[in-house]
Amino acid sequence: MTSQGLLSQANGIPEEINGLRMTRQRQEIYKLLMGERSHPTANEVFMRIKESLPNISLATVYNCLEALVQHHIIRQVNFDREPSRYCPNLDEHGHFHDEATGTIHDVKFKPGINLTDLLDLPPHTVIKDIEITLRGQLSAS
Amino acid sequence: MTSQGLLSQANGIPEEINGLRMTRQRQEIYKLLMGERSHPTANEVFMRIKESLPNISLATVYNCLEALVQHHIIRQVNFDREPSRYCPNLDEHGHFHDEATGTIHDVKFKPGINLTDLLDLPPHTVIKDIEITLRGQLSAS
DNA sequence: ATTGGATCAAGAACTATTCTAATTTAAATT
DNA sequence: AATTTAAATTAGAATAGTTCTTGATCCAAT
Ligand SMILES: [Mn+2]
Ligand SMILES: [Mn+2]
Ligand SMILES: [Zn+2]
Ligand SMILES: [Zn+2]
Repeated sequence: MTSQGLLSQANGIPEEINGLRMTRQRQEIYKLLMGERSHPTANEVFMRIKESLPNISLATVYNCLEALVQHHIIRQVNFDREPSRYCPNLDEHGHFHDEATGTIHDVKFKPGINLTDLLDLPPHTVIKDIEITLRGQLSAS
Repeated sequence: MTSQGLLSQANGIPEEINGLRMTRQRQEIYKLLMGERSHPTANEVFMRIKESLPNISLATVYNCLEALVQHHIIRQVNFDREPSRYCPNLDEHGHFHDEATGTIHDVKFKPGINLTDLLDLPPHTVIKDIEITLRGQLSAS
């Protein structure tokens, strides 16, 4: 007979992504991140996810976010020592923190740009990850 | 008569930098950072500075580092959620974290590179600070 | 249906950092 | 030079984001 598990949910999210079983909690958190472009913190995710999962715990939010990050389904974004934020955009991009509003914007690179070509790296360097963060203001006029 | 204060120390570091009074503690911490290229954490600074200032407290190390950062005498460097590190290099540069050894290397930009020109920023954006961090390995051969 | 491993929930624990309050130091004023 | 005033330092308590621990629950495989 057909499984009573994840397959039967038919909500558009596959039961497994990058080898990570997509439990109900992971699915809902992933859906929330895909819907919001606001790069929420773990606590913001926790508060918003209660609408669909009233019994979820903050520990589970952290566990799910970590699992999603480690399976390269979402990305963790840090600004200085502020709480970590989470981003569902897997394209190579940077993050601009607008200090006037507190909002965070994805920043694409201009076409044909390869970051490591512009850096004076030591020889035989294997780069696994680059992070670019910007801080400033979106001026009025 | 001549001051009994900072002027009489004659150790090469001026009594004031960028409007910040260079107390004994701030001087020693600044000297230590200028001597080390290792981007130490506050706790590492604390342990090493005890040689010259046996009675200093960790709170003072944090206070001094924050004062030096806010007066643009040194820079604070963050890798993900690891303890903050401190860098005396004021040139525009990025940081490469070698995961094999745990060491951090300054990374210069190739000549003539203007980072913001390569980014697809929203219009009317005033950038106050850019941070570039890289993670990877310095492979053997 | 049973089993075993994965996941979840609740709260305790951890740790880098910041805060508080008292003391000390140094600059400014008299 | 003594007094006054403000800044800096210290020690320890407090904070906060995150991680850990443990027992319960869920689910896929047998
Ligand atoms: Mn930073
Ligand atoms: Mn990071
Ligand atoms: Zn993003
Ligand atoms: Zn540096």
